[in-house]
Amino acid sequence: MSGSLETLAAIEIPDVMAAACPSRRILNHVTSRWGVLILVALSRGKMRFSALRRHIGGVSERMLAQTLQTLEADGFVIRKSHNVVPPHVDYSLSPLGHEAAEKVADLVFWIEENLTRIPGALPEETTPVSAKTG
Amino acid sequence: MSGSLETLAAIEIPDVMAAACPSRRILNHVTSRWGVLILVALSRGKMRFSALRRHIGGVSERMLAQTLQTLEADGFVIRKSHNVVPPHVDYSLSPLGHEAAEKVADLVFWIEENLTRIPGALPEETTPVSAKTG
DNA sequence: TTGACCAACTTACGAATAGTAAGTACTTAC
DNA sequence: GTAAGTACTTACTATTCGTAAGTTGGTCAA
Repeated sequence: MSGSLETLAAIEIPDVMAAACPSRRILNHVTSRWGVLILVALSRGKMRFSALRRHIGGVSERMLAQTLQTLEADGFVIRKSHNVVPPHVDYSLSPLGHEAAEKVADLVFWIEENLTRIPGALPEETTPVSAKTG
Repeated sequence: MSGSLETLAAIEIPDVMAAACPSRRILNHVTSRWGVLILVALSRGKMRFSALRRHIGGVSERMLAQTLQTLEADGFVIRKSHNVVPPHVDYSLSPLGHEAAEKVADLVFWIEENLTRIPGALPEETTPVSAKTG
C-alpha cells in the first residue's frame, strides 16, 4: 500500500477554531439568525416560501430568500419550483440537511424546555445593564 | 386544588418561532458567531481571556469581551477575577452552560466530521455564485 | 525615575451586514 | 380596472462588527 502515514498526514482535519477552516463558514451559515429557524421549520417537511415567512416570526422576505439560497448552496436545502402562475416553490431538507437540522433542533428544544432556568431569559426587569446583541 | 386548567393555560410555552419570545434572544446569543466557539472552548475547562483569544482563531478582543459579557449575563459563563496585577481573569461554564455547550458541541463536531459530505464546504472553485454571509 | 510592559478590557470609527420598504411579473377575483 | 397573492429583487437605511488605539496599575529594567 502506498497510502502511507505521510500521505494521510497531508489530509487536513477540520477545526472550527481555525479562522480559515471551511467548517467555520458552514457553522456560521447553520447557526445564523434565520438559518437555525429555517432548518427547524423544514425538519417537519417541505414548506413554501410564504409559509416559511408566516411560520418564522420576524423574518423579512429579503433575509428569508438570502438565507435559503445560502443553505441551498451548502447542500442542506432543496428548492423545487413548479412552473405555474402564481409561483409555487417548495423548500425541503436534503438528507444532509436533516442530519444538521437534528442537531440544531436539539439545541433549540433544550433552550425552549429550560428557558425558566436561564437567568438571562427573564425580561430584564430593572437591570441597567446594556443588553447587547438583542 | 385551585391550580385549574385555566391557571395552567396562562403559562406561556416558549416558542422560538415567535419573534418576541425570550428563547429567541437566548438562541441568538448561544448561536452567535463567537458564542458558539466560546462555549465549545470552555466546555473542556476554565480559560483565561488571553488564552481564549489565542484559541479561537480570528476573534477580536472587542468581540470576545462583548460575547463573554452576554453569555455571563445569560448565566452560561462564570467570570472569576483574581485581584492581581497584571490582571488574571478566569472564565468557565456554569452547570447550565455545560448543558448548552454540549448541544452546541454536538453540532460543531457533526460539521467537522461531515465536512467532506457538505457541498458548500468546497473552497467554491469557479462557481460565480455570490456567496453571502461569508 | 522615567519608561516599557503585561493582561484585560474600553472607546472611537470606518466597514460590513441586516432590516425596511418598495418594485417586478403574472394571473385571478371583484 | 384595481386589488390581491406569490416569490422574489433592488435601493436605501439602521445596526452590528472589526480594527486599532487608549486605559489601568502595578512590576521590572535602564
